[in-house]
Amino acid sequence: MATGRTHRPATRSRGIPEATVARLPLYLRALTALSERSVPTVSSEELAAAAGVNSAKLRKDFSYLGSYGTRGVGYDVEYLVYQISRELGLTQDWPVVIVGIGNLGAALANYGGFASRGFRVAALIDADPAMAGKPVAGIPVQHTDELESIIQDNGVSIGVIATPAGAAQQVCDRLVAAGVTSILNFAPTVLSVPDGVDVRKVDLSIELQILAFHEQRKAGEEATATAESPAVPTATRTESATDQGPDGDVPAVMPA
Amino acid sequence: MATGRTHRPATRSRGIPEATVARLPLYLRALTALSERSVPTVSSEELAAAAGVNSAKLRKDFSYLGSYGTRGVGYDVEYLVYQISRELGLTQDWPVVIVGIGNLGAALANYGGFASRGFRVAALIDADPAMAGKPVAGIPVQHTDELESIIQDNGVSIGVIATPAGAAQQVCDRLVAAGVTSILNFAPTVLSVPDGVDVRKVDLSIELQILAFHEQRKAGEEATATAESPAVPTATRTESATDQGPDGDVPAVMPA
DNA sequence: CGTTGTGAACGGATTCACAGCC
DNA sequence: GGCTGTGAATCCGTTCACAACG
Repeated sequence: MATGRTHRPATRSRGIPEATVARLPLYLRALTALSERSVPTVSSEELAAAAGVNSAKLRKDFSYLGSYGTRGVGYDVEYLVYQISRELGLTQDWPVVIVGIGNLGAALANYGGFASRGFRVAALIDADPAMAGKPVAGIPVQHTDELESIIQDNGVSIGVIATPAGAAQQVCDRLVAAGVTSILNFAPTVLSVPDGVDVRKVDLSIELQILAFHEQRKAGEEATATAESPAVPTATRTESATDQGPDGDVPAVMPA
Repeated sequence: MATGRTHRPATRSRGIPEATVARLPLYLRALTALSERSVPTVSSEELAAAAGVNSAKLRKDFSYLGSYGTRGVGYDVEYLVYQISRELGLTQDWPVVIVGIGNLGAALANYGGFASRGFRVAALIDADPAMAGKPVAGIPVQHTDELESIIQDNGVSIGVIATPAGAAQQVCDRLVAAGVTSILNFAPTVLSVPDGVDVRKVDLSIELQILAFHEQRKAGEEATATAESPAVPTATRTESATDQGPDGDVPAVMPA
């Protein structure tokens, strides 16, 4: 089973660039904040500052969605919130399951950012029978045995894996077999999935290692460049305007 | 190879591209697994498969580090583990503090991937006085009041923020003022930091939103049906735009 | 006016394909 | 023969700069 579909070209012909998609949630968050303050319109410059990107990039990003701004004025906040939400698919309800209810799984279950944006935690699943029935974030934990039926009964297409590394692939296989087609993986493992299934990974220790690399470089530099400016740099509290590297992502779709 | 006198491009980032740095931890993890199985050598093809990248990219990445392979044979696993560890700065000890010991902070404190890679949790810090003294992952939680002294006494340069969004900037400011120069931010907020401070962000809800985008596209494709829904509803408010919206910041790379 | 929207220039990252070496 | 290392080609994303337009 699960064999060769032709490898999908990274970006669909008429699609929005991946880099842009990855920033839409950022814009959405900034816009939501403005919306809550009842700000009616915003310029690309202001919004870009709030989102921590530069304005040319933001305008280019929005241009892929359509012409939603007004020259000389800016963008209508409410309208843009709607357009981006729709583009991201957040106007519909996405039931998700979280598998692995340790500290991390519990943190995810309690995370407000999920529930507040179209994501609904349909179930919490754990392999430990002792957990079964215990409520976490108000939702009773269910045993792994029920994974398949939970997914089918709730029409779940997005799964979150927060298990130990050793269990991740097995859980992944079961999720996929049961119909899940998008996976957010927190376990430090490379998951193999059939074509057509998206995987995004979040690896806590990888991020730290990247920081360590830069930290080490700073330390080394300081030794060679003793004649720099005095003391601390200015109090320039610029927003961190530097782009994260090629984001932490490895888009998806594994080889089979 | 450019041993020539052609002078290098402006930004003196002596060598390794960001994209490569971001993948080194991935390679390291795959290599460590091989090492534990006592595999002596590995080809670029095999290692690439284990790390989930393609082999040309892997070879190009390694070429930035030096010529550590043997043509016709492959790479020596142990040697490569050492070289990458050194490059990433993992041969030294990095004391880190985690601020905000909720579920997420506890998950981080318990996360084995930290300790096993040169990172040492020097302290857990929380604002709740009731937490003080309580051990989490074997380490007693300390109160925020002691943040500055902890950082200075331990020579901490890397801080992890796992607080609610509202507290993140304030915590960040204190960390930076006390000497921290690299921050891993889990709070859904854009952090402002002075030049010279690196910030990397991990935003749980952003990843889910990106998945939702792709998921939606799959669904639409399969139906190929009706295009976008037309009319823009009234004052569309995606969901219960409750408290903290999700938000993301764009981390930093190098000092200016 | 001021600000958007976008072609064009640029630069970095990925991929190709093969020379070089074991 | 097999595999690494790498210039060259290509792809993708960012930035520039300005025309279009309310």
